[in-house]
Amino acid sequence: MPTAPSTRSSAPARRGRRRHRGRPRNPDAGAATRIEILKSAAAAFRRLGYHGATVEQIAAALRMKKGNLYYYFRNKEEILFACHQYSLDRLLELLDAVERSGLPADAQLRQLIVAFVHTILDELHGTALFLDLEALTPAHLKLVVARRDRFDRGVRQVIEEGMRAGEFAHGDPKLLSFAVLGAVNWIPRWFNPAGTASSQEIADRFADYLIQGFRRPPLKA
Amino acid sequence: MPTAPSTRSSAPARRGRRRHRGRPRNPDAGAATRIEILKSAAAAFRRLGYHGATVEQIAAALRMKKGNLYYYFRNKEEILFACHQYSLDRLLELLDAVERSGLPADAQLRQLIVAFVHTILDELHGTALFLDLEALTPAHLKLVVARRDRFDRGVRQVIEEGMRAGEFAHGDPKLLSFAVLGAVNWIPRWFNPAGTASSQEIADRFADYLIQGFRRPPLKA
DNA sequence: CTTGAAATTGAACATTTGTTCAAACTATTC
DNA sequence: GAATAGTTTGAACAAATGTTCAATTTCAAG
Repeated sequence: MPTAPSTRSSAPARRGRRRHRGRPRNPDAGAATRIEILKSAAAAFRRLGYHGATVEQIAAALRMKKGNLYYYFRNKEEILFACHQYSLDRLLELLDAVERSGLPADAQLRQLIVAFVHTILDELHGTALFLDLEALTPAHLKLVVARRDRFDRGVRQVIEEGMRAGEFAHGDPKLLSFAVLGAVNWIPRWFNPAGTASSQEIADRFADYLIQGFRRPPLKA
Repeated sequence: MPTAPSTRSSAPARRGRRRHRGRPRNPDAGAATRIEILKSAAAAFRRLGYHGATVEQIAAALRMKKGNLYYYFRNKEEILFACHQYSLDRLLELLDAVERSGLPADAQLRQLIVAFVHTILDELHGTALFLDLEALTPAHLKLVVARRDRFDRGVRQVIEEGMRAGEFAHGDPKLLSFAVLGAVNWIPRWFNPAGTASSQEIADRFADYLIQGFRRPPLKA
């Protein structure tokens, strides 16, 4: 789950000396453990919100003591930021692949919706995106919002393309993209992993419904 | 914004004596002030989340000191609960009116969506419903969830009726109702009061789009 | 077995924040 | 203008929680 590029398991040391004036910890330390922490944190943030979840809970779920988290992350906010970065990495990869595909707009939109649902439900374990933004540092917030906007615009462009090509009825692409994203982002609020609906079913039915919304209504005679 | 029935402005005293063992405050005190507090709290909860918003902030926005809030509410959680109750009052009133209307399903669904958007945007000032549920007392949570379910089921029934009558394509009413509710509930996340889109426009365009999604797709030859 | 760095812990600290309550203030009524 | 009930404040407290760090443990390499 790390944003860092290197994923070597034998953790390398960043200059064994003096720990950056005592403050910042080794950013490359234990990539695998970092991932575990992010998973646990994401689950806690989803369930209780950023402020509602304590670092002690996040650590306890991994049978750790909270102090140990500060070996891997500067502070709680950095954990939240890393969660966002990971989610956005996935989402933007996804958008990129779809844009490359060269499919017609409705097929692109379908791919986007289906993959989006799967990302949220299977990969992120129901972590709604764009949550707890207010808890981010101004600098981090700026980064996250910029990347989120890039994703939003990507979805919007697919819709615009569909309208231009005549596949979709005309309308406000921005407003409608928000409707699509909202329907999907809301899924974690009601999704029950023990329930009957699989993520595949949800993805398909949502795609059917949300794409049908763009079709031109039959002309009234 | 109070759930309490009595709304007299001249605040009556509940037995002038000894304040309920010191704990519970006068539940009828200053109805108008209660409303102000709920508005301020709703705004803070929306922006910062339940745990992120402090009672001091809620009070400061009203030029009060935080201690004073405890004259009107037992504690912070009760404020959150009252916000939920108020929202649900509005939503269930709305559902009731629509169910009474006797209109065909698509017209009912339109009414429901339009009124829902207006309630969230105009009346609740962008307070997304069903937020911060985890912060509620078990007893309060039970109440809120029960009422929320009633609303969910109402929407679902309208959709089912549309399918039965042949106005809508067949599908999973539960899943699709979640799509509709999600799209609307997500609005506060992106809505900008200073932006170009009025709540009326949003309501109309969302209704158009979300209802079109239920139409039967043209049979492929 | 020794060594040394990485990883983990336990305890302490500084803040923050929800809550309480006696005292002070306001306003209405007789 | 007292008297009284209603309202507000200021100060204090207790609990929770993010963060630090020296001491300890783990563990792989020489």
